[in-house]
Amino acid sequence: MEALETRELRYFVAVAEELHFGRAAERLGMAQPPLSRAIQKLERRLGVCLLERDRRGVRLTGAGQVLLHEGRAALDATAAAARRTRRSGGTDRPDASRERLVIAVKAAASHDLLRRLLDAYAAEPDAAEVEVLAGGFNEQEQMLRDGRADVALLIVPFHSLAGFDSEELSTEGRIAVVPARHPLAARDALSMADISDVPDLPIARWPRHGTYAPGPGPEVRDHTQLAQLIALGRTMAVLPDSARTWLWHEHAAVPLIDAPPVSTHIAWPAHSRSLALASLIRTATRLIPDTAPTH
Amino acid sequence: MEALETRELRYFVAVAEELHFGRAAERLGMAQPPLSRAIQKLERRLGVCLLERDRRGVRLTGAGQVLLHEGRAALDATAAAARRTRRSGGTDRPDASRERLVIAVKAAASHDLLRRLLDAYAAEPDAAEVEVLAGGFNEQEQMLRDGRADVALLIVPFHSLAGFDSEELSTEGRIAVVPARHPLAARDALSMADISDVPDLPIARWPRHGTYAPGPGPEVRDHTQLAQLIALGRTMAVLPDSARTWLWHEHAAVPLIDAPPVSTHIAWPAHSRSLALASLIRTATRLIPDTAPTH
DNA sequence: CTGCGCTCATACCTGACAGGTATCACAGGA
DNA sequence: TCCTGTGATACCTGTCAGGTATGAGCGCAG
Repeated sequence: MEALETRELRYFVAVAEELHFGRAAERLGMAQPPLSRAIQKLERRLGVCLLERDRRGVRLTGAGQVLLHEGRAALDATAAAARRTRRSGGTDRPDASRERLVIAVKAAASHDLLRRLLDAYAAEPDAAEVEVLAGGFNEQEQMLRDGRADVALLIVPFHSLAGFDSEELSTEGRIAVVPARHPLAARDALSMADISDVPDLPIARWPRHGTYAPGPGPEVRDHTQLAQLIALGRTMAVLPDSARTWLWHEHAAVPLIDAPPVSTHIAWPAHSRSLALASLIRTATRLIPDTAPTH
Repeated sequence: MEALETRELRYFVAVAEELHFGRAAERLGMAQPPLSRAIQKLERRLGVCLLERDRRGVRLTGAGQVLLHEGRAALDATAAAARRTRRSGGTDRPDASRERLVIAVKAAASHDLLRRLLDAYAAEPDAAEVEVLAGGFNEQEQMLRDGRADVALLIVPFHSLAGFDSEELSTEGRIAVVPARHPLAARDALSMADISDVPDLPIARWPRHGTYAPGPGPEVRDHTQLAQLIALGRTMAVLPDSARTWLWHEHAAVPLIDAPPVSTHIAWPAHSRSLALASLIRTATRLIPDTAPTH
């Protein structure tokens, strides 16, 4: 009953994600044969068949799916342990309260919420230094899980709060952002049914967990790109109310009456013991009445 | 930036817990010198000082405390990955729904709650086999964290729900259990102040996370031992209401008016994807109205 | 049918490193 | 002062992770 090593997990996750030993080996920067051997050894040690190999590739068994999930979580926890330890390294003796916090936010989104939070926190007597880590579309959750961040502003239908503690900071409705000259721009309100299948205006798609969902709309990577495609009349998008702040003249925003609302949460690892973090969260919760008067 | 290996984490946690290289090495079944070297290497790799060694022992630095915490979580996650994968191994092809669930409960506590849960679940059409894992005083939380169990009945002031999803199943008040012939047994109600400092009846202590809190009372390991010591007039204990079911004739139970209530929760890993588990939880939540009519 | 190409598995070798033993350096207590 | 108990250092060795070369099974084009 030898313990599972991090290296083995890394190997297995790579193979399970690529479903191809050669590509996985390349990604890991090693040759294919030792990778094959390592996986075989892992299967023998666990006494379980993880992969079904046949000539045209590899598929996960049930146990393989379990290990992929649990293994990712374990790798995240391990990476988080290393990162958080390293980060707290400077804090050694010099000044016990010289803690540094890293907050992950989606670039540009929740901008004024973040500003108010940082301002209010900086006014606290015991405020630690806060580093703002702006990530791509949906990276914040992963940053929190693997220790690149200590706390994050997560947007709820897009991120999962599973395993985190969190407080809701604000909720907002959604708007459809359409080209200003498109007929839909004239409407006072829209429903999802109105927009889900417009032939000349497919809904833009952006990556979730690194991959794009299938669909007719164009694939976008950032807001600028999206804004431009909308302005050109090629696509539309469903966005939170607060996106109005960066709309262009060529854009029109129409409220969506039946889209699930999006809410911004401040989230942190459930087991965190950092005093500076606790203080930041206390500050954040005091902001709530200003942000979401309905409560 | 090499990745942190499970072995290194195991070593560090052992040293951090023992605060003694020799004992830690013994616990790990290895010699002391390689352990010392491994920790040094770890410190160099992380670029952080984890331990302050001086001649009469070892102390944790701030970074060391962080790594102890985060490392334990990572080791738990890794062990959980191995255990849950192994467990799902039999489930491979034969019959996809042949999943097995392991539920951790405190032996004897929550007994009828558990019985009703298992009965109700067994009546479900898609019920999986459920193995009941009875543990010691406060082991259930750890069992859930390291994958020995898939779900647990946790008792809330004693266990932390951090990182789990959970549902409250019942809440109960607390009683002081005293020897029947002791003067306190005659009272109708007691407050914490009444019992916290009775010279001839110190409150019994039991292990929390493997160690005993300091105090005057005797150390006990199980209910039988506790019951006997109370019957002998040597100690008293604060227990949930439901403990009345196993009291002896020589015991008396007096309600405590100001003790925080204890509640039983069903808890499971927040990231779980098991269908069988979801079904069990649905069954459990349907039990709530019977158990806690206030809702 | 045959040969090529694409898989993953096997055979075999080698170097790094985990771990063992012996010993040192250093501090505190008799 | 020496003895005891701590962690660190020196040095050796066996194991095993990882590399290269090659095999083996199957699909597919011709």
